[in-house]
Amino acid sequence: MAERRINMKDIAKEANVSVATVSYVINKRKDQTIAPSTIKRVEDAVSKLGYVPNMAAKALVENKSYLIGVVIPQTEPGKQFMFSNPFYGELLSSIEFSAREKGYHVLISGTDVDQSYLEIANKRSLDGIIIVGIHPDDYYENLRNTSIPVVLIDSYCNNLPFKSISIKDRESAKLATKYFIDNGHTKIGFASGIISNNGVTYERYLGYKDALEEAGIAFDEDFVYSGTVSQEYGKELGIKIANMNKRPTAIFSTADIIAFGLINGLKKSNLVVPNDISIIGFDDTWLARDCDPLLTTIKQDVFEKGQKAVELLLNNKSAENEHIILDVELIERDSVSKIKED
Amino acid sequence: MAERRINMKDIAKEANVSVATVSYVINKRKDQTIAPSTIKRVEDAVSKLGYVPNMAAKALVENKSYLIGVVIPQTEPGKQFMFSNPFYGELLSSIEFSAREKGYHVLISGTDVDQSYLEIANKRSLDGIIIVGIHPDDYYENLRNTSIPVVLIDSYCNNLPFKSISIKDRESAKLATKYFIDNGHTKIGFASGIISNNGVTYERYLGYKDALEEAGIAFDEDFVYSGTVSQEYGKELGIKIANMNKRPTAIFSTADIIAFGLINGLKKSNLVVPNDISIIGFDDTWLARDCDPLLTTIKQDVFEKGQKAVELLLNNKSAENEHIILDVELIERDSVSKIKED
DNA sequence: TACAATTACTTAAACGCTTAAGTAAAAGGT
DNA sequence: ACCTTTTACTTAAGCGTTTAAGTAATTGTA
Repeated sequence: MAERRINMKDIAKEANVSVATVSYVINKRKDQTIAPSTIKRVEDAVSKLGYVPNMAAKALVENKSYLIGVVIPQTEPGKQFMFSNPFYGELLSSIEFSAREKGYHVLISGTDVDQSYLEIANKRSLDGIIIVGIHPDDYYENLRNTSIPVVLIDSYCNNLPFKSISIKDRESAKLATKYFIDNGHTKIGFASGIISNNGVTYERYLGYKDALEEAGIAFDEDFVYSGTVSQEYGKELGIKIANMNKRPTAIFSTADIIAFGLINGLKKSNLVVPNDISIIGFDDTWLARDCDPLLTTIKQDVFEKGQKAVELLLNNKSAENEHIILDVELIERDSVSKIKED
Repeated sequence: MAERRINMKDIAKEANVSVATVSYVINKRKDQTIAPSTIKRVEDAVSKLGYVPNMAAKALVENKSYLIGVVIPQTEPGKQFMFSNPFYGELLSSIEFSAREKGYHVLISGTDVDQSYLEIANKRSLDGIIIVGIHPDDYYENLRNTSIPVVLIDSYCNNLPFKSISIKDRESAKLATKYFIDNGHTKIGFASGIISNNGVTYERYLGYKDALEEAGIAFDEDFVYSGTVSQEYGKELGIKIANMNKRPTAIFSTADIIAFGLINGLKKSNLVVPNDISIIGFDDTWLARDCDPLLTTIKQDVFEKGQKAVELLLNNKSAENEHIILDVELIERDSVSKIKED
């Protein structure tokens, strides 16, 4: 016969108390008075019989699943998550870690089956959803119809009533661009994925322009390169730029992975970084520490980002649309050259 | 007042049937006869009221969660998942995708809190666990004590009663090594992470030795380099090898990410790949397509691996300890040189 | 025409937990 | 000495499903 799983009733019988008492002991309820001797009896029974609570039953009565959903962007619908960019993997790690610390588990999911993710969320009575990165517009609209708390990481949907966490995207891009300027560069490029208007990329694009404007450098559309967040695009772009007559002397890239591809592409075309073209990346993933030259980049604290996202999600005392904005740091390495003023 | 969620009772009332009938319709039970008109009434009620089933209740009565757990190795206990290696991210994607197709969702978790993962598995009534990569020995021992189906990806615990899926690790390493040999190489190195005896690395190590032996080349311990599966190690190793007197002319690396680091390290030390040292990688991740020279590598079908793992896990007709072994392919690119026989 | 089989449902128990409400004894207050 | 509070429990309803068993009407069969 199949072994029946130990339940509260078994514990109650073993410890000679009612199931209610067992429940109170197991959940360490402060509002209930239980004699120390009883607590011990219950705890002994639990470890003797190897009792493990049934979350489904708990979820059913509490209408709470202790589950949070994490939605990760996909390269293509129905295809891989965006884990080729190490940033997402690291973020997921830290979300999982923080969630577990608080007694929650993490359900992952890609975007693709759009509204159906909300169905999952309802079905599973998810206690919250963390949405990473940019998704199609209607995806966010659908989210309005749920009462499940949502935290957005790295998207700027200011008109939507969601909590969010991001970094100083605009300032950081300005910082990077200014760094080029301070090193004598004036022909500065901007390389990114799609510049969609509710994403980090747009903010960084704005910051890039801010710095140019502040320095009195005319913005030049030709120096804006927009493709996909991948090393393929970076590489392709590097080769293309190498073959152009009109070249920037520096390129700020919104992701290490693009910068990484760029360096390879330029190198392949016999341009040297930083002598011919300087590069600054973004995220300070391991890629930044493994290219040649070492990549100067904007570092963000991914662990903190994941952790704060979980806190924000689970803390229902925080405001409906609280926004956390984390600081950022420029890591100076070897991919930026100083241009002598002549 | 808080809006109550629509449940089966509401649908039953709306459609003028009993909850049992609703359940039968929703689950499309073939063993029940329901009049087409009734089915339509129920379905109309469902879409009219926007009913979404409550998985917790379902899980409670069925003792089944439609949830599968995926355990991913961590770089360090309590730290990041091993997502710096793109292989894991891709694998996770394909597991999630396949699971969802079958109506299951994926719970992710790191290794670190060892036995407690089994507690999670029990608590959540997980319908299965997929364990990716190598974990501490006692971790597997703990798994014996669960009745939850387990599928191991990429580990060789032949003495344990688990289903598993892997690739032709030994053969593939032999294939790579033989490819070097066929190109005239005799001083062939092996670069990998830790060579633990139940992991893929050991199998590949064996395959490497197989090829040497078959070709009558003496195995040389000095050509075995074991560190971590990271580009840092590869790079470090490349630099170290460049400074050695006794150097191999070719190195088979058990991961693209190591090969990738190797190329960079060697390059930094002014050795050129493949002219000075030839390299073969493993996995055919994007890294293989983005180094210079393009990396010759062993390609495995990651999507298929994840998909088959899910199938194996969920198909309880399959044997207790069925092992699936997938094929592998050598992708010829530019990182291997032909040594002229003189 | 009578009985069996099939069709199309309904009833109600069960899954394992939480919690509001109840109870009985002990302790505290005047 | 009598009432109130506090302590330490227990009872039982309810969460939203599934499913075995029951029922009543309809169809099929000899």
